[in-house]
Amino acid sequence: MKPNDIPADQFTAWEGAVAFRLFADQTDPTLTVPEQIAGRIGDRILGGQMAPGERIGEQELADEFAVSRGPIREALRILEREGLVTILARRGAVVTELSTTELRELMEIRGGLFELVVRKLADQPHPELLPLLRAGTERLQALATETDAGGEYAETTYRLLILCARLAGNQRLQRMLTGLSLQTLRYSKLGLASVARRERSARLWQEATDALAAGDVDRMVRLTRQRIEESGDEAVRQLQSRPAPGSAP
Amino acid sequence: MKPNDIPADQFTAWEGAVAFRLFADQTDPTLTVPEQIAGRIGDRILGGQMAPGERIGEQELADEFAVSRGPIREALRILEREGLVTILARRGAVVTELSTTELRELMEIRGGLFELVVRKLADQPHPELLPLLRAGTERLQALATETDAGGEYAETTYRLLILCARLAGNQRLQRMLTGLSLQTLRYSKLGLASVARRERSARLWQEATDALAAGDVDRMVRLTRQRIEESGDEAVRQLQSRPAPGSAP
DNA sequence: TGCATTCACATTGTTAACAATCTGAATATC
DNA sequence: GATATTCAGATTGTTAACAATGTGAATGCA
Repeated sequence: MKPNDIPADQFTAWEGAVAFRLFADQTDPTLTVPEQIAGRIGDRILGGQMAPGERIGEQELADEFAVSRGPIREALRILEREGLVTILARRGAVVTELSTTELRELMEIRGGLFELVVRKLADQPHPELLPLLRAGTERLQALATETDAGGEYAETTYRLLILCARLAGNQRLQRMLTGLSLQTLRYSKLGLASVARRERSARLWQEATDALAAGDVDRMVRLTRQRIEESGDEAVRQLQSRPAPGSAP
Repeated sequence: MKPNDIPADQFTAWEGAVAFRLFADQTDPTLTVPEQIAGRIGDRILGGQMAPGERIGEQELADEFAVSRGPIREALRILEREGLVTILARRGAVVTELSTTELRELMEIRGGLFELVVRKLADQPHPELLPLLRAGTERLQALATETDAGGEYAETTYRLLILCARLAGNQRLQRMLTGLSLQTLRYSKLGLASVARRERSARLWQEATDALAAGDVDRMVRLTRQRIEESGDEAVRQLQSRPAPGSAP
């Protein structure tokens, strides 16, 4: 069973609900070999072990994973679909490197889809949502002031986002939002590197949660839109100053 | 050059602007062999020559296109990414068949993304938008009352949608909306089979265009949301009565 | 008859060799 | 000295054979 398919009502606490891997569970025996390989390469890309723009040689990976180039090619196609790898015809694969324009575009779409999630959650409230948001924002607030927690903070907001999407009850929407968030995650970390930005983000999460508790959907939508917009802008700004995200510990 | 990359300002009239293929241009020499093959298979699926749920044998296609199974597998992966083909591990590929739930989910996402397009268009109006919408809705109105024009009507709304997305100036958003619309196109045709439904749809397009011309964004958003919702509901209803869309001329 | 089992066949998954293409350094030309 | 050309090496694209897996009909049993 893929981590994304874990039914929401199986979890009651934040600690349990976030216990799924960023990418695919590579030990899942139902996954095909290319899927498992794609998961492992994906984790490397998301973890910064492979820098954006870096070339990916088929033979090199084939040797490493002890398979022929066929399954590697399938794995690269899977990663291309996820947006983590870019395949250039007859010139091989590279780790996807987003331009500021592309990052801005993705952030905009992500914001639009999350707005849809929020409106759905407001329409059909899920009993687990509020406790989950409370526990999540608490965790975010703790991470906000910790030094060097940009990566973990960004991953926590990612997990929180996915959990919200799951509770909204539209699987395709959840999958699309997951995919978009994974594509932007490396860059989001850049925008959340400073304590000030994290504190600002955590406060907006907090206020949005309060708005939901108070039943003020429009306010929650507004706060969420603002948070994603600000995070996106900051990520774009950081990307413009530094050339690429990767290579962070 | 793929059809989606045609710059908008190259066209001034509706007739020119819609002159792109539904799927990929298979004669484009810059496309790889698998991409060309994917385009041809995709056209068959969209055209109803291959029914939802139909099995797709690799060898059969390999013989037909005079290549080995390798490029066919790549083509099927491409079509899987587009959502037109579903690949079941070790059990082969089938033409994607949407359940009513999945169709509803896709329609909902499509509506949310198009709303984003509308808001962007309202923020930064494009000089070509209004003439394009006027010409498009005119064409829709003509097609609404024609008999057996469900397919052509649906394709026209698809093209109109893509043109709007293009003018909104977010390429990724345009690509996602294109992909989603292609996935739902076969089913949209079902929902637009009756003259009454087409007339209703055309009127909502018309009113939304008028709202845009009057600068009433909220009204346009509301009308658009309603149109997509109604079309989606009708497609779902038709899908529930008839089992599958394909096999239409 | 209804259901589980077996087994041959068809199909997908993988491999390794070969063909086509790209890259970049060395060379040639202006 | 700067730009164009050539060519060898590396890399991707394709093929056909082989291995692993799934399917469904025929068989056996209750």
